[in-house]
Amino acid sequence: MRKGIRAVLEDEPEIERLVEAENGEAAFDKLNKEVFDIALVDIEMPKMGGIGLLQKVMKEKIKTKIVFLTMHKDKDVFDQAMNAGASGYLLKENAVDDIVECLHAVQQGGYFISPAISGYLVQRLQKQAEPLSTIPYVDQLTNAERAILKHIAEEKTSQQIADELFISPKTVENHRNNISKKLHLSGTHSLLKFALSNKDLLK
Amino acid sequence: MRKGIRAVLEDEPEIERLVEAENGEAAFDKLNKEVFDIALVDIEMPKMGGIGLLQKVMKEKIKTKIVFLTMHKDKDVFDQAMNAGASGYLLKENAVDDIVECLHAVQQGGYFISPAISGYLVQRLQKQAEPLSTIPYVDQLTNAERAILKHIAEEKTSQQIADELFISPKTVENHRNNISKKLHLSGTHSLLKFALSNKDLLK
DNA sequence: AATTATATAGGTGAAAGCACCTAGAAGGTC
DNA sequence: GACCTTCTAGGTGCTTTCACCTATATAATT
Repeated sequence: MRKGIRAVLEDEPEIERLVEAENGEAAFDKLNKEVFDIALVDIEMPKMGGIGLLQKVMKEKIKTKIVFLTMHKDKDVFDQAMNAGASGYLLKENAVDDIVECLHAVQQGGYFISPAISGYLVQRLQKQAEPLSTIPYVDQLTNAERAILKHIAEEKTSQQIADELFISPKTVENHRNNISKKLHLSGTHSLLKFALSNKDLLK
Repeated sequence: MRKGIRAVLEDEPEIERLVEAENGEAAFDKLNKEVFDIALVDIEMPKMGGIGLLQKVMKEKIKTKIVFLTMHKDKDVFDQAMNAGASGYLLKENAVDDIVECLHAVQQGGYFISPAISGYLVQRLQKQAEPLSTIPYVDQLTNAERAILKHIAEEKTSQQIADELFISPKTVENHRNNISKKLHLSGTHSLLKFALSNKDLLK
């Protein structure tokens, strides 16, 4: 595997130097002593492992970008890697084909994710973008109640909302109560908590 | 372009039928009359456009998955497409190489994003994952204060926090006050609002 | 005509949080 | 020893929210 990648990279004129390391610790030593643009790291690496190396690199504020190579399409590993700050995530099955494009993208400050993995990213985004309508009972709210809810999500007090809508603070209070009942919320500041938790969804 | 892709797809034994449409409206008519697994759509399509087609497909609850083809690496267009519910986003430059893999992934309920585009997804995720340390003044908090703040973010009252930590509710109140001062927060429930807004960052 | 839903407004009492105080105990620093 | 910070605990007064009431005007529905 390493030989195949090395062969491809040696053909690239833009690559000035090509250095290899046997394991995680040896790799970190080299990254710590000398400045490299990009490190291509096997995630299942002996001693420290790829993600451990990345965490050390981030901690020491070494500017070298880390691109991971892996055989497995494990979602958890991928999540860990991206959370830790990886710049690229390449499946070995695609590596030889995509490596040059990947290094270009990363060199220019971008990211490169093997397409077979990119679905995980989409899922993570869509989880956060669930529509308001999926929250139970929200569809039972009237227009006035919805309007009040939006203002609550904007961190306004009942008094402030009343001033803005030219209605009595008592009316706002009543709407709050009705909203709480419709959403089956109870307890102290539960409505405020709900509104803030679903801030993004309230547009 | 279309001929190249057609040639590749005709070689695939798993593809039972291959139907083409001249523009967005014609495509929607066909998707509406007959059930297809996947539609490969040029985003810059005459009449309606690719994203318009996707929105209509979603609205009518047609189960056909939509994969977009495009020449441009425009971030806004990509965002629109993914928000609308696209299953795939293929750059034309990679299309012939990746199309088969793409269709396989989508057919199995997954997603496929051209790697040159996948960086946009990472950026969107990282925007939401900004570290807690970037919030001003947070580093001035003591350990006890940080602990209290986490509990507040978990939507607990001072009384509840006091019970869990075996301290007086008044102590919790005092910590709240000190936290508010250190974070330069003031006003009603400002601390609760802060804690909830930064919930994810408080781990 | 009667009913229902909605928006409006008010009352009361309780719980929670905020702001501003004091103060003791324990720890480290100069 | 004097000083500072942190954690602890309490007091007082105020605002906000909550929960549970009543009540009127209006519009839509039956």
